[in-house]
Order: sequence, then C-alpha cells, then structure tokens
Amino acid sequence: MHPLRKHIEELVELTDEEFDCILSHFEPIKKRKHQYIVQGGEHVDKEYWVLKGCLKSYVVDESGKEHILQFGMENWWITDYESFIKHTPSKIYIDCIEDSELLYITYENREKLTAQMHKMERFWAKKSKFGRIALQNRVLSLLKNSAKERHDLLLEEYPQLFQRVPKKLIASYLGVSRETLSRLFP
Amino acid sequence: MHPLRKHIEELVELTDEEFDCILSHFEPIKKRKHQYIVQGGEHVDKEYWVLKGCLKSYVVDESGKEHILQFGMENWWITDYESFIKHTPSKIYIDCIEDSELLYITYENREKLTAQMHKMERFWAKKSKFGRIALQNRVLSLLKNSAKERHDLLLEEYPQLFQRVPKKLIASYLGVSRETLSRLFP
DNA sequence: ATTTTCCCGTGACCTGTATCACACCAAAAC
DNA sequence: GTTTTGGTGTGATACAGGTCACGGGAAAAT
Repeated sequence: MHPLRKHIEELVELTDEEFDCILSHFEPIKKRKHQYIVQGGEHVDKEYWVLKGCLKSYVVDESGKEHILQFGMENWWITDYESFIKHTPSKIYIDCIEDSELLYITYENREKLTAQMHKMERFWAKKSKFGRIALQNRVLSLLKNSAKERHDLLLEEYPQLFQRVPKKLIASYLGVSRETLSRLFP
Repeated sequence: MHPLRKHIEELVELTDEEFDCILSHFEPIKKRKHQYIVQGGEHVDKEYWVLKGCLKSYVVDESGKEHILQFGMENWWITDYESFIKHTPSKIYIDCIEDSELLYITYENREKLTAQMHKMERFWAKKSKFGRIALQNRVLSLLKNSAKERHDLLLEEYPQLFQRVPKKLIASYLGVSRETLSRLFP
C-alpha cells in the first residue's frame, strides 16, 4: 500500500478510487541535503509530506541564530502554516537535513480536494487539531520544564530523532545552547 | 445582533435560522471569580465561549507553581482542547479571574452541529488553524525572544489584558517570575 | 470598621544557561 | 590523499532571571 494511503487511513478509511484521486492532487519532488523548500519572505502555497528523509523548519533571529520550530521525517507534514493558511509572507525557512523525497499539494489543490471529498476535509481538520494539541504541550513544556526535562521528554517521544540529527539541532529545538546540552548529557 | 452570531460571522455568513439552530446547541452558564470550569483529572466534554468576564487556563507543576496557557476574555473560546478532542483526562485547570458569563457547547452537540451544518465545521476548522498558528508563534517567541521582548509583544497584541489581570498572571503567561517582570518595567 | 488577603515593588543573593574560546576528530569536498 | 568543513566536548567567565525575604498599600472578606 502506498505509504501516503497508509498514513491517511490512520484517520479516515479510503477506497482505491478515493486514494487515486487524492494522489493525483499531489506532485513528487526530490531535494538534496541543504536545499531549501521554503525561504523567509516567500509566499508559501504548498504543503509537503515527507516520503523519505528529514527536514527542519526554523526562524533566524537578528543575531543569526536558528530556532527550530519543527522537524519533518517520514510521514510528517511540513510547511509554513502561517503563510500557507493566511497567505502572508513566510517568516520561516525549511531545508533538508538529509536527501529527501517529498510529495506536495498546492493550496489550490487542497481546497479542491477538501471541497470534493469530505473525508479529506475531516482528515486535515483532525491533523490540525492534533497539531494544535502538540504545540500546546510544547508551550507548556517550555514554560514549566527545565532544559534537561525537555530533553528527556523529547528523547522519550522521538528517540529516532537523536539517531539522525546533530545535537546542535536538538539543542535549537529545545531552546538551549549546544554547549549546555552537551554538558547536561556527558 | 447576538454577540456570538457577530463572532461567528467574522468567519462564515449565517442566516437567522442557521444562527437560531446554532444557539440552540449552546447552554448559558454563569460563574463567579475563583470558580473553576475545568479541574485537572476531569474528562472535559464542553467547550466554552466567553460572553463576559475573564478566565485563565493553566497547569500546576510539582512545586505548585502555575503556568498559564491561555487567557479567555469576551469572544474567546476556552477549554482543555487535549481532553476535549482526545477524550483524555485533563492536565489543566480553568478558572475565572472575574465573574463571567459563558456559553458552552458539549462535544456531542458540537459533533451534531458540524454534521448537520457544514458552515460550522468550516468555522471550527478555521478557528483550529488560527489557534495553531498562534501557538506556533508563541513557541517561536519563547525560543527566540527575551522576557522583555515577550512582554512587549504581548502588550502590543493584547493591551486590554494589562488593564484587567494582575501582573503575576502576565508573568506566568510569559514564563518569567513576578519579581523579574516587576523589575523589567519599573 | 476591622481584619485578612492579595498585589506589587525592591533588596540580596543564587543558579542555570549563554557566550567565547579552544581543541579534537570524523566526514565531506577537492 | 589532502584539505576543508562540520560536529562535539570542555574550560572560563558573564549575565539573565530565579528565589527568598520584607514591607506597604489596596481590595476583599468578615
């Protein structure tokens, strides 16, 4: 079964025809390590689904430091939601940590697809709810947990991440410096 | 026009009949300052809309310190989304900072309403998207901004808040101690 | 009216984390 | 193979913000 179908069917059931229709709204794209799919200032009109590889979305502050909002690995969706939903210029960057294979859907195609297939509207609505809950928990974690606790929680939830991405990126996701993270876990 | 109707019509247009139908799915409730609408451990099956007053949703850590996730004032929705959506026991508390008048809808009624009125499904979907974007920006702000910067951004975005709620709650929302906040803005 | 609680500023001190600087090593680029 | 780049650990030092403690005044409770 196509991995995207498997992914969608975790939330809604599909017939063969429905999935064919869904897939026809996507385009495949390959990107190599260090290549961008979103750069700050752009208008983002695509949402990406990761078939293979690993990406990061982040902002860059005035001092040039990166702050990671999200990683994207197999079966994850990634884009700048603010730009994608509100049609505003992007504040974030997304690039590949590894060579990656992606499927993307344009805003227009997503609108078409949700209009004609109510299941997909429900699918994305659920995704949005879960994404919101995850972000809510991340806010709470940033408010109440120490760097060490945040690290342990991340390790527990996404152990694969620690095998794949450099620790300085983990540090940037957790909101601590590379050096501090290194000292916390000798 | 009913304030709830005005609120909903900011995102989707309604006929009189549609709004009557919507309103019939809600119940009014009054709560006094210090009263809870959600307490940790409960199963939350209601979403609240604030007609009048002010509330806060927060977690309590092991040391007893409160960390504020969200304030709710007029025209805001408030509940524990994680518990409400996933049907898990609540990790958060919600209580009134002022005497408040609320309208609530149960999970069941919300399901009924979204099933029979597609507009409301779209309304809540949009709300969810915007909520997610707001949380995303809050995460980024916690990662990249100092306490002072976070304060200034909050003041800019929600000046009313500073007129209504004690500064210690603002501090708790920003993720700094009351004393530090007091020193930052003498 | 009196008492109690809460709000808020402020001093003294402590601690977690940032920053800067350097060194080592592995992996990528040439 | 050699060079360059990037990832990681570690020391020294600086600082933002936390914690504890106190007091005064406003607001709520009695």
